Amino acid sequence: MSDITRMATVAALLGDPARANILTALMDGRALTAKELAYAARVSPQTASGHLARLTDASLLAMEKQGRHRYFRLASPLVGQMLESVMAVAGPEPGRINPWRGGDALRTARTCYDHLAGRLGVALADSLTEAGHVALTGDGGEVTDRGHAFLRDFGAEPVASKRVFCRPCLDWSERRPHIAGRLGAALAARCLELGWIARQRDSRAVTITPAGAQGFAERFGIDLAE
Amino acid sequence: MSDITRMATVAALLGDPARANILTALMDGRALTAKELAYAARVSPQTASGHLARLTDASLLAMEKQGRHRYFRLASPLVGQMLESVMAVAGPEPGRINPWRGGDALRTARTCYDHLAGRLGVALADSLTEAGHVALTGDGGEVTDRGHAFLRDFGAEPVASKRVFCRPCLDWSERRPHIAGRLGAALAARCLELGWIARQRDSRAVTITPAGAQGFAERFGIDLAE
DNA sequence: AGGATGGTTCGGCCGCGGCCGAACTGTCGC
DNA sequence: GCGACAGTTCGGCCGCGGCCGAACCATCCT
Repeated sequence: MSDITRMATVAALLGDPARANILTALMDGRALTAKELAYAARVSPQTASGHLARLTDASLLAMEKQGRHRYFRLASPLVGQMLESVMAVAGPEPGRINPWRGGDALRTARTCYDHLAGRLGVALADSLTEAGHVALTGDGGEVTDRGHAFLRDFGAEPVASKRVFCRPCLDWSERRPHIAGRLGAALAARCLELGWIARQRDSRAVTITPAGAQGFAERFGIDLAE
Repeated sequence: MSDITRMATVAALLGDPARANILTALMDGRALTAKELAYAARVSPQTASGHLARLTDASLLAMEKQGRHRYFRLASPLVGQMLESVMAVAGPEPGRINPWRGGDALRTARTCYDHLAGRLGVALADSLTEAGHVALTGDGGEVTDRGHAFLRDFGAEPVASKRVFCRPCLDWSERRPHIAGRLGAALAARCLELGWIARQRDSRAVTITPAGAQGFAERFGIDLAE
């Protein structure tokens, strides 16, 4: 297969509207599930599954299994550059604004199911780890005695459930772990309860309130303004 | 039509092997005829014509009529950048060399049918014009009396024919006119006869011999080494 | 004028590939 | 165990589009 044939193969992958929607939805570097991408592309989950398999086979996307979900992201920055260069040729309309609401807001703080992710989620995990309250290993996590006391004091009491208590969850924008499981959910719920964070409508982005900025700094030594 | 749909449309145009061959054949900035592009793409002239029409409609190619030929070239450098970025994603093979034999040789000097083009052809036209030997207008050209004497002295006597005697021909790499017609053919033939230039096999590129370098400098004040 | 050549248009064939319904696998949570 | 949900695979439908033969138009050359 010649270079030109390979180029045509890649270009043909971008040439389908559904796949183009999938790729552009991932252009901000996030990783999304197959279902989210199916919705973004306005096709059924089966159809999206086929497209995602082809894009992954061609190494345009990278896939990582996470429980019963499969997260897809652009395989490399080169892919994003390619998309932008095609956009540059295709888009004669000047002054177009970023179509993704929120922009960097998602990278700063967002929900991952019921727990916190983004820079805030990772910083929270770092803080608890450094303080010796939790210990995150490769695929599990534990809370120390001091940690239990700290969490009780903070007001984050995980509900009783068979669900895993504390688990590291790879953060897709930061590429470092944040805290999932019941503990992660309890932390997020308590932050919401305290008014430190606020959810946004129709978005996974989370805003940090002034009270939250102060609270995260005092309790956890977190300052995201840097 | 949304931005993403437009991007998909453009990408789909690159996604066909025949069109991909056409576009890559034009990546060095030259302008080629429909037939040459059909050959490059290994498809019939009718098929190539259809592809070329679509590429031109989408403003990926620019077309210019030249007699009974139609020359196609990339519509803008953006298109070339796009092709390269797609190549970058598609081509995992490192260290690939430029597939176009000759490289810059074509831009320096080449034949355009039976006359000279490229930097040499344009320089020749400039020299003759500045010396008052020929006068090139928008779509025609004339040779002055002094010009006729000069050409006779040089040994470039156009053969008798109904073919147009002197005509400016837009040079595709220099974007400026060179001399075509019987006069252009006679000049090229004489330069070849004098051993100033040499044709290359299977290429439109022409090499300037040491004798040619000296001759062009002395007779025409041309120095392409700059 | 007549012939040669470059290029396009038309018509029809055919196959690739996108799409979805249905059924299946795997994971989670109770 | 069960039900719910994410995701994939399979099968079949269907239409878009690439391809070429043939005819047609335009330009050049003699």
